[in-house]
Amino acid sequence: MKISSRFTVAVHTLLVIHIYGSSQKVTSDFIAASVRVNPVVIRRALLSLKAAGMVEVKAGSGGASIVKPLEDITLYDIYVASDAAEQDGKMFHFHQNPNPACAVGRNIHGVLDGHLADAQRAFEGELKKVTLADLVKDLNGKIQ
Amino acid sequence: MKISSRFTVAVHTLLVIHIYGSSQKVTSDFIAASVRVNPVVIRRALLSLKAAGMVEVKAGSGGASIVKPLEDITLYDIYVASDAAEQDGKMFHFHQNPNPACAVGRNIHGVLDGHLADAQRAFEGELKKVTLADLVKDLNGKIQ
DNA sequence: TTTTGTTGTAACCACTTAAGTTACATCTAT
DNA sequence: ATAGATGTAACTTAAGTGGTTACAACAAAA
Repeated sequence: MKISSRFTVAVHTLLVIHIYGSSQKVTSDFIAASVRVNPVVIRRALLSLKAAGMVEVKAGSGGASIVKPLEDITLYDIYVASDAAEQDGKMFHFHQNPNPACAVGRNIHGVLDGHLADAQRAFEGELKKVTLADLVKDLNGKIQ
Repeated sequence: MKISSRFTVAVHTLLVIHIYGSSQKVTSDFIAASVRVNPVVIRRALLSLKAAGMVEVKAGSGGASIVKPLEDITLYDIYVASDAAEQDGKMFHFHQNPNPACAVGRNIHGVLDGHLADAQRAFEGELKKVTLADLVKDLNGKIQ
């Protein structure tokens, strides 16, 4: 199944905070207007990013800011922080009770698990290659 | 969210057909006993694998067999055939209406899409590296 | 030709997750 | 105090997954 849009929403949110944060107060309503989702969705995203130590949100007065160097935040970090990754850390859903009385059922995990882990590692490795600093640089280039 | 167990069920199914097919008729009930799921789940898997040209199923009399060289069937092929992959081919769910009036909303796709595609390509690339022949070899080693 | 076993398929159900929405208590700064 | 914002609960809708029952169609064997 598809990876939740919580991930791309979280990336979008961080970019908005960075681009507009220096010139104005960035509220969940403001971010929601750029992402075009309900403000509550943004607040939930901010709660996750805050828990991951990436942003700070001023309760009451309002406004979010990034509190970690952009080059220290990878897409993978955001992927995990946004709860788009699996809780148990495994992308594949394995049928859980293969029959141990069958030669195949007894060995299917031993035969398959390594390859599945390889695929997941390759996927996550790509996300780890890209930092928010890269995205900002690219974005600024496009804005000019 | 997790990748459907339809994928690992399909792999398991193919291995059972190969290992036991030479000595007996392999029915959906037989496969279901090894995978330990409802026989209808196996029949659905066989329908998908049949549509992908990997297996042949005898209606009426029963029994499935593999009709494609094992080294020509990759995990990726099974992943796609089993309907565990996305219909539109994209792993990521992108929020669909970023605001074009916002510098970030207008450019978020341009900035992110390439990286998301890279991650997906790396993931699928790993699955393409492994063939059913590899799994069978490994499995036979473990059975001995 | 009847019987038997199997497949193909429809029709459900239960469960989970995603995402949107409303509502409101709480908080902070003015 | 007031105004604006956040944190959070509650509810809804929709979709997807996986399990299950049921049965018509079919093919081979008795």
